[in-house]
Amino acid sequence: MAQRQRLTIREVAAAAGVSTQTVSRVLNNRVDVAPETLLRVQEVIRETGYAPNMLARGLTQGRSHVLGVVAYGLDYFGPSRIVGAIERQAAEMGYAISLTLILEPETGDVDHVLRDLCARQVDGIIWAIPEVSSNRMWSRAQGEELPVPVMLVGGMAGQPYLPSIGIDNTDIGRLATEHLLDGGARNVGIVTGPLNWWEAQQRLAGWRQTLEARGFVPLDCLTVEGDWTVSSGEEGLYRMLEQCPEVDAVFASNDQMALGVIHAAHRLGIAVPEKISVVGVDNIAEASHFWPPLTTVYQPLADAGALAVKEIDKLINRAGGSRRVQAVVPEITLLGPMLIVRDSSRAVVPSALIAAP
Amino acid sequence: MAQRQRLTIREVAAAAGVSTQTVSRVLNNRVDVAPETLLRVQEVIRETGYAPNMLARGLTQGRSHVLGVVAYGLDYFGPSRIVGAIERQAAEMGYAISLTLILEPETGDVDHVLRDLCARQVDGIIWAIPEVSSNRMWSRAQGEELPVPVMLVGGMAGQPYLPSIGIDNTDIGRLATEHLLDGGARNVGIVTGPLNWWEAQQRLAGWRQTLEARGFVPLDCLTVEGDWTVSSGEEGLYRMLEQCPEVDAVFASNDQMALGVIHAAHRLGIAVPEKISVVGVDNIAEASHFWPPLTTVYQPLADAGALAVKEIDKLINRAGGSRRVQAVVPEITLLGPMLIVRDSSRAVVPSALIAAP
DNA sequence: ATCGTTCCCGGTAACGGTAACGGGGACTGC
DNA sequence: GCAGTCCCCGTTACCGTTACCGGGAACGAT
Repeated sequence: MAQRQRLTIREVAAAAGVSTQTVSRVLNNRVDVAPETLLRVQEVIRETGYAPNMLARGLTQGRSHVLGVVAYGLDYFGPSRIVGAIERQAAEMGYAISLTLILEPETGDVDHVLRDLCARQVDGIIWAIPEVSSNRMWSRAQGEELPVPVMLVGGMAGQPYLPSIGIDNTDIGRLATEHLLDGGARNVGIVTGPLNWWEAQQRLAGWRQTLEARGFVPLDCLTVEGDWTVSSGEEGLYRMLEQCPEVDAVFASNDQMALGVIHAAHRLGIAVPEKISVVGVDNIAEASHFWPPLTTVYQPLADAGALAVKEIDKLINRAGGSRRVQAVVPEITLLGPMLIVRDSSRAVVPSALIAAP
Repeated sequence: MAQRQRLTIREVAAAAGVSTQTVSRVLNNRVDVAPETLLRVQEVIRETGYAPNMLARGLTQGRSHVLGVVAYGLDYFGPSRIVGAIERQAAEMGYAISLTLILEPETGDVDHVLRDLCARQVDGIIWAIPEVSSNRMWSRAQGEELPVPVMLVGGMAGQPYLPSIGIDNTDIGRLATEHLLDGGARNVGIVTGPLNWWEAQQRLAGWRQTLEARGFVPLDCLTVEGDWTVSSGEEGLYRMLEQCPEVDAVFASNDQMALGVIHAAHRLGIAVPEKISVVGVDNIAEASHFWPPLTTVYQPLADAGALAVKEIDKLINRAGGSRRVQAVVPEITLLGPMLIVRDSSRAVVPSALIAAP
């Protein structure tokens, strides 16, 4: 229906025999248009297939109806789910998505990205880059200075300077570790993500806290740092067995590394879950068909993405009149994870049989 | 560095003591600016952190420097790789990406999406929706009518009406099947994708042609239709064994289904690759750590995405003066796949030992 | 002294919309 | 009959930028 020669509101007005302003009123559902005129204009719009130029509209209204989304690649599970959810929710609310991908979460040129999005006059920015090292310090320096609302998704060490939405990663560690202990494990190891990632730290903290709460000691030899990849999970188990041969359960901080752990166990002839239980995080599509099917912790990433859009829409509309775009106290929302039990972990044994060492 | 109060070229001009036009010339690297003036203006721009409003610029230039990208979700391997590659290449060439996701490739509201992107004045559209059933017929009706260049990515049954870039899917089927035959298999089954997908059809055709070329018969009982999911791969092997117990190799049309096939074999106690060889497609990150590590066919999706951007940029610049945006004869580019051999398939045996039945 | 040329730079008019205002006509109420 | 609505609709002035054109200054050539 779109046509070669882009037509303007003037041509539509001429065809309908009214002024451009009247056409504009029809386009924006204003009330004061005579029913007859309304119909005639609508008819012309329909048959010409006219669609107003959003650039021009954005220029006068000061709103582009575009959301800037910044993410860390799409190759991984988390980011792609979040971005997908953001797009869906945004489309529903009438926003288009301007997607910017960052290759290195730590060294990415934050300033350049922000400046670019602002130059494009986005109505708001959703920052879905995981928190690695101190790659969010910019939010402190610039949070209050930015001309548009910003929402952070996923991660928030220390005091946040911008409103944010995330998953409770400590709880992920707790759910996994408690499940493994409930299954009778006494030496629960952990393969963490890269420890400069906030998420990885939190999952580790959850593991540690849970062990201590149950009277176990979170030994260093039970901790191995991975890098989210399958092979780091495999390497992880080899190293952990060297350091601490009596390990009988592993909490891998994502499903890929869990797969690596299972793979390593296979190679060594260690039965999963009989000798070693394994729990992952994410619930990737393949998890239920690993061998054995993987017990894992699900994160409501889609909910987080959708919520981010709803919240930023509120901020945008609130900012409407005044230029003060950010709330005085940035709100934080944490969503809870969920355990999905399959066959890679031993069944829960009656609590009476469990005793701390 | 972006500041609360958005400033305009007028304010910069005033601060530098020149006209807005001169500032504009500096911004666009025009030559006829006195070195001294140039420096003064640049200095003001630097210290104010001014960035020109892309909406306004787009309005006068008739170019938004935005590429519309339409894809089928991001949850799957193919789309997310392609979109990622498009973004990277686009960023390098100075384009922003406006991402639209379609939930159903068959029934998606094409018209609405195209109209919306055109209303946003994108400079070009990259259509990365897989070809399913006849979901590309719109390109015939509208191809020549669209006000912007369009590039299709992935798939092209019959005569294309728009320039397109894709992977040679027949060759994928050929590579996999030849490899399995070379490994000594005599009854090579196939678990296809949904057969209304053009890619699935082509991979099936590659399998069929290769078998016939080698003097085998592509029996119906060796063909099972899957739906790309792991569980359809598992189901697939069960059904195939029922229909044709002597199957000794399976070409699964993606890695997920290959995993399902391996999973089913495990459950049945069938050794992979000793009794059944398995080959997948995609080379997902987990493939090398399946048990056994998966032989698979790699598709250069990132190359396809990057190429699409380069090509559409050419079209955009060509269209520059005239309004005739599309080439008279739409070009097609096919990229070749690559076989990656791992342990899920039997090693190649000397060709002398192979004989057609 | 006059006339090009070349180099810089500014004024003006777009680009395609919308906001704000104002005005004409029909209808009311006295 | 006249002022005071209310309802529609058009006019005008922007939004922030660049294209286009034109003009002044400096300079060399005649």
